Amino acid sequence: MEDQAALARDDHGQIIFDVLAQACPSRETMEHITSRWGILALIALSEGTYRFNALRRRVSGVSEKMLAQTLQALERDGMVHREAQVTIPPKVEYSLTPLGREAARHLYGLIEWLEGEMPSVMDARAAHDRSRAGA
Amino acid sequence: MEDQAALARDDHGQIIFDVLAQACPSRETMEHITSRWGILALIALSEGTYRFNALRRRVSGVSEKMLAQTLQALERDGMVHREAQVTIPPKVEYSLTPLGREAARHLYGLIEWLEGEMPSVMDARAAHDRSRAGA
DNA sequence: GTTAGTACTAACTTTGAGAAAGTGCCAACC
DNA sequence: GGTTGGCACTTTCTCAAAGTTAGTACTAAC
Repeated sequence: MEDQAALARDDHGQIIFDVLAQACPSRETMEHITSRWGILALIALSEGTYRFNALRRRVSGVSEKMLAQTLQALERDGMVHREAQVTIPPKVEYSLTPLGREAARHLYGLIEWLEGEMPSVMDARAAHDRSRAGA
Repeated sequence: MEDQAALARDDHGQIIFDVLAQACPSRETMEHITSRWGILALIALSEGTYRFNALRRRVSGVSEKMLAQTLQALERDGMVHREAQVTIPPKVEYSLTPLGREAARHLYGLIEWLEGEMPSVMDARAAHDRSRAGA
């Protein structure tokens, strides 16, 4: 309640979302989708539906705990859909919602660009380290 | 799809960059630009040149330590340009490189989209919390 | 009957984020 | 003329996350 009072609002009482503002709820969601594992989970799920452990293998390096935590946050934010069959052994399928697909599309653009520019980044790093070592 | 200890390379010996691969150097850079303060620093700097403390005020909530750390990583990756005058008091100006401007452009697209979709996110959260409370 | 797989959670350890204070110097204020 | 504040950081310390390991309750395959 106090948090809401702190949020910036327009003439019609609607919240003005601004990631540069400390109290804005968009910061939290931004962190969910741009966190280390958030990005990778969204990108992997943009390839299609995955079961929990299949997704874990696709996103190489993620621990079970972090993947579960990440997926729960993304599910709550309406980015990821979770469908569980309470059979034995359990079967849980994860997929993107329309919102999640949009997020993944933006992230994919960033990733494609970065992967293409990585040689420039590596060059910049080498140059930086050289000038540091010389000084 | 197995974990790769070494970097993947193509027929010409060039590195194939892939964020989904654990050992890929692109993951590190990705984390620099999509980290909590990395995103916000890039977005703020896309507005123009800032001095250290002015940038710190613009990116509300960031500590001096984290801003310095973030800027150093982005400078090494060739995203941010640092120009220091060794006067007293010191004057250090930060700005984006062409690479950084491209990164900021991608991030800006994501932010604009997210800020616009935040009402949907808030709704999804409320619905999620309701169904949890009921169960 | 041992091993592996399913989708997790709980307990524990390690890492890194964030807060606070230090640095060395100057300008303005009372 | 002593205090406060600003500049651009760095250092130290603390605590909350991240990451690791083990456990669950059961089945299917070897």
